[in-house]
Parts: sequence; structure tokens; C-alpha cells
Amino acid sequence: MSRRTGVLELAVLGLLHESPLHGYELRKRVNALLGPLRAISYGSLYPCLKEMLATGLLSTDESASKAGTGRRSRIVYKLTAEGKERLQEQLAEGGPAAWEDESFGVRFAFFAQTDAEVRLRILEGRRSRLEERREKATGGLSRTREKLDRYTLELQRHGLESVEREVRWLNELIATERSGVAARPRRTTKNA
Amino acid sequence: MSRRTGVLELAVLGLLHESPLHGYELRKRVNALLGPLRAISYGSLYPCLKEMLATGLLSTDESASKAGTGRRSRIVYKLTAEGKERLQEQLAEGGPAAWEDESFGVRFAFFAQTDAEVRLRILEGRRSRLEERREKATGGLSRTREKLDRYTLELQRHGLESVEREVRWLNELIATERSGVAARPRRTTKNA
DNA sequence: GTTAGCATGTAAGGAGTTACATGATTTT
DNA sequence: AAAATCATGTAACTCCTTACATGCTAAC
Repeated sequence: MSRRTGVLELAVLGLLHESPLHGYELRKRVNALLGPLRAISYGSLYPCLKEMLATGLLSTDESASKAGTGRRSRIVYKLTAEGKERLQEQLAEGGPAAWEDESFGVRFAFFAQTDAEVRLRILEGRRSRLEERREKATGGLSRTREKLDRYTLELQRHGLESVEREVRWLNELIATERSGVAARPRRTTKNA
Repeated sequence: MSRRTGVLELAVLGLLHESPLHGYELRKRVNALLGPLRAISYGSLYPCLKEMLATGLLSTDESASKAGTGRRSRIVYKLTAEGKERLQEQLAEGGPAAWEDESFGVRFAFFAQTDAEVRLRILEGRRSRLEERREKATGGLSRTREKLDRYTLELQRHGLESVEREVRWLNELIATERSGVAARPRRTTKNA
């Protein structure tokens, strides 16, 4: 059954939804998508593609594989109907799983294909998750009696600031979403 | 042989160097140390302690285990001579392994126990690692012809800013290190 | 007397890595 | 002709997680 829930599957589904691609290129796009952090290796990607092929989420596009120049045979993947369905299913999921550190980035990257309401729920969920952490961290910092050395303190201060910075970022995004500026993939009708 | 290289072992060694602790308390400290991100679960900690005990890096402090109140028997761990040696070995290591995302935080947290030269090498290594990433990312962003949607762009912009922010932080730390302000493990003089 | 927090552990497994193995094509 | 880059893949392994299992003690 396996039911992969990782970042990778979603990234692959989302990218292949835009256009069919072969593994090597796919990896570059995934890494560009995930940003400077969290790069993916071939050792992760190829087994994942293999499995998704076996599960019926992907199929190989034979015509595209040979069509181009005389390069080495590239295996071009595309989404099956089942794959598209799975993608929609994943994009509709706005629960806690979408707020986690690992998944949030990818979920956000595909916001253009995501329902406006779900977008908002994810942004707000993410924010409250971060605020929980911030409270824990500030609680820890206020107990300064714990004789922490300069470096440990500096590290925690920096970590706290990072969290606060992301919260501010989310606040801006949420405000923008609510004002409806970015909220029209198709139509505008419903607006505040 | 096993030779654990993870964050966890180093965190345990560093914390136990300050004072003997039992597992439950150790976990809280580790999580406080690692900051709001990357919390550790019991399922990671206990097997790790078990292995470190078997390898001879730790021993259990029987007297401390029973001494306190009538609580449930706690197993108090402390460093052996071998454990202390291993900690010193790890703290002396200023190579690429100390610059990685996962390890850098912990390495930094124990800077007070680290040689000033090694501190500087780690900070500089970390900075150049981040600068490499920044260049890759800016390269990617400048090719705007790649028809990226609003959200993907925003995500990459935010990621880039995070990296730049950390570089600025490192610059300040490096400057401070060089000016020698923080180079004394005992007295600070400067106090708020 | 029951809930919440303290305290220790195990089993199964997920998600990804590194190192290896292979070979074609393009650039220098 | 050598080196870099494109391209695909496997095996073994690491680190960590979740879910489970157990039981003690303090507070309400």
C-alpha cells in the first residue's frame, strides 16, 4: 500500500501537472522549488518515480522520450488520471499535515492551483503552529536564572527572531489573501 | 562499530558535560537547546542513550538515581572518560560537518566549550556555505522568463531573504569574535 | 479516584542519504 | 582524447518518528 505522504510525491505531482518531464530535469525543478534548503538526491527521486509508476499515478510518455535529439534515452513521465486525482486530493487537504515545516513549503509553492479557502486555512494553521512555538521559546528565555552562556542565549534569540519573522510574513500573506488581491484564479464575484 | 555522528549524540555529550542528568530531563534540555525547530522524541533519545552506554561513552550514576525524593527510579547518566574525550574530539572538529544545517545549531550551542580558532572557522565555513546557496538562488530568480507564478516567486524570495538574514547574523558574530569580546569563557564584564 | 505529568522503554517503519555502478553526449 | 555534464538506477544505511506498552506519583 505504502501511501507515500512525503514532500517528494507532492512536488512530483505538482510539477508534472504543468508539463511532462524526465527524472533529471524533474530533480532540478524540485530543488529550485524547495529553495536553497532541502535539496533532493537521485537516490530519493528515482525510487519514488518507480513506485509512483507502479502505483499508477504516473505513466511514461514514450513519444516524448525518443522525439528530441540523439541524447541518451530519457524517460519522460506524465500524470495519469489517477495521478491528477491524487494531486487534487492533496491540494484540498488543509489540515495539520500541510502546516509542518517539511510540507508547508511545497504546499505553498502550489498555491496557484489551490482553492482560496484552503490557502487561507493553511496560512492560518501555519501561523498558529509557529505562535505556539514562539510562546514556548519565550517562556524558556524569560527563565534567565538558568545560567545560560552567551552563545546558547544568542542561538535561542536568533531562533526566536526567525520564528517571529516568519509570523510577520504569514500575517502579510494572510492580509493579502483576505483583501482578495491574489484570490482570483478564475473569478472574482465573491469578495469583501 | 556504528560511530554515531548525529546531532543527538553531540547534544547529549555536551549537556552531560555540564551535569549528570536522567533521560526525561535530558530530552527537555535537548529540545530547549535545539530551539523551536527540530524537537527530539523519546523514541530517539532512549535508544541513543542505550547505545552510548554500550559503547562506553556514558555510565549510569547509581547514587544519584536513588538519592532524591520518592519518585520513580530515574536513571541518571554521566560522561565517562571516553565520553569526555569524544566530546573534545567533536568540539575540535571545525570541518564541513560542523557547517551543515542540522549540526551547526548544536555546535554553536557549545561554543563556550570550543576553541576560539575553531569557532571562527565554523562561523566562516557556515557563511561561505550559505553564500554558495544564495548565489544559486539568485541565479535562479534572475531567470524570470521561467514564468513562475506569484506564489512560487514569493516563496523563493522569502527563502533568499532567510539566507541573507543568516549571513548578516554570521557577519556580526564573526566581527564580535575577531574583536575578542566573546573570547573569554569565564568573565564577561559587559552586562545588562 | 481519576486525570495529568513524570519516567522508561520497544517495534515497526518512513523518508531520505551516500556511495556505487553504468553509460551517452557535449565541451574544451 | 579528456573532462564535464547529462541521464538512470541500486544497495545499504542513518536518523528519526509514531504508536505502543508500562507503571509511578502528584494534584484536583
